[in-house]
Amino acid sequence: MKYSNQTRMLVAVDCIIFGFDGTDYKILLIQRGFAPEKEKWSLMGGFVQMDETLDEAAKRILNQLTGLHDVYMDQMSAFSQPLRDPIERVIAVPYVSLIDIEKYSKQINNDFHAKWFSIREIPKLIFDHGDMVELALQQLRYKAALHPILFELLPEKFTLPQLQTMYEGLYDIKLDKRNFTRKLLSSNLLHKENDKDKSSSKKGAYYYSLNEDFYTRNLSNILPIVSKSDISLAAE
Amino acid sequence: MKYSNQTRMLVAVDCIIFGFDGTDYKILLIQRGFAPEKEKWSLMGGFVQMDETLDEAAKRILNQLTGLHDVYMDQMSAFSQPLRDPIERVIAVPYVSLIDIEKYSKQINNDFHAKWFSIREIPKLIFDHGDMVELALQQLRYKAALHPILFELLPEKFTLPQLQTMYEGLYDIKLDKRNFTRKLLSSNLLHKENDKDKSSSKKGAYYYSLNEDFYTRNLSNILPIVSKSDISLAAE
DNA sequence: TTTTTAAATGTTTTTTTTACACTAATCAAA
DNA sequence: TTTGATTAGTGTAAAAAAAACATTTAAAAA
Repeated sequence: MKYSNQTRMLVAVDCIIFGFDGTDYKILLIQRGFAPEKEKWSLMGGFVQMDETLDEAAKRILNQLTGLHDVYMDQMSAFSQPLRDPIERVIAVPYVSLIDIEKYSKQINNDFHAKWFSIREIPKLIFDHGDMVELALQQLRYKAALHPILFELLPEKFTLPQLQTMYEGLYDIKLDKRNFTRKLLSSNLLHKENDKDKSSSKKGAYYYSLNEDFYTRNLSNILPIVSKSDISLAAE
Repeated sequence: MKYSNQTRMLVAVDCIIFGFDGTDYKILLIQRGFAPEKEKWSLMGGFVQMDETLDEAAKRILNQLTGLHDVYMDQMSAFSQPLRDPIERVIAVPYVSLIDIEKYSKQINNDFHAKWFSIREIPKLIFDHGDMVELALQQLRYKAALHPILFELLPEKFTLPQLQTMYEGLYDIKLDKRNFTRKLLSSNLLHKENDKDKSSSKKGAYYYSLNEDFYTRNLSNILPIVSKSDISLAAE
């Protein structure tokens, strides 16, 4: 038994995968392997199967491309223009993932011709994927100002200057080093390690790691790291 | 031409309609008119048609029930458990609407047996609608702490005590009257009228109205009205 | 005119945020 | 081995924002 006189449609999940290489924000794109728009740059996507939730579909698709499990994923609003896909009606649900770029395994992606692009040089994307990415970045800026989600982009050990560069890069601002480190250190999120990263200075910067417990408990709490006066949040 | 070997599914929109009667938060529910779960309490919903976006579907369905146009609507994350609807696979996209309860026209809804329930006394709902409502309330608390969206619940003219009651009710807290009014008045959101509402006191409380321009420009800005220390935001 | 009820209002204290500049560690070059 | 170059690390004072707190005012009813 089915609901009668209703039209069914495809539901797709598209993965917006952000990374940070220490200097720049990157997005992982693939060359679409099938018509239409074959070979054009695109988000990694796939159709939701009959026995899986949207979250499960997104995890499956992300894993297929990156080999990663247990990744930060956040569902965005659905894209539903009737003609957004010229082949047939497809409702697309984008997911934003933040990954440690170093954990991404290159070998696994060969099928998809995946490539990291700086978010300042994103190529033209198929369908409405460009809009998705733009909205995703807007929402990332919004959320990251209120919640410590950017840590998902970093390796296990990171330095305070790296952290600051990451925040400055997202909003294209300069922050005061003393105020920034004070805020971070007083947040209880960080644990100081004993060794230093000497790759970017002679003096070397101490490594820190995430206080995982505290982090998990406080992801949903509001913890302003960049303040209202530092940035202008375009939208939610 | 279609994508081959893919399964298509129904996509539904469900409307979570909140109102505020001056004292309590209310939700508008209907008695479902068809099987399964006929006559059970439910959110007003409907299937997305082939030629409409999700937003359009949500507007259509909300208008069908309430007669209202131009209502605040906010798309939530999709609900996608494969078996959430026992009849067949349906992906549900809930929309939260905030309406001025007085504008809702009773005559239009007779078909649906709609009824306002206090959010403290929500009946058992079909499928996963109960979860949707719970999440919607959580998100309403989150958003309302950061953006002046609760004004959507009020009539054109309202008083400061009404406004305070509305915020206190959402978080189940008491706020300091002096600090609250100072914050609101300094926000530039309000315009003082010359007349008073004498329905709830002898002295009467001055009416205020929304500075629409300023409001529209600042909806997406962060404007904390209740502060972190007043509330504990469960989640985002 | 007195009583009752809810509305309106200001100041002080505390906390948070901002602005601002020098010293420390290490490597490389002279 | 000394000097210079480079980035890391750190504290304090001023300003702004938030919190705590109690009395007066308007108007109707008694």
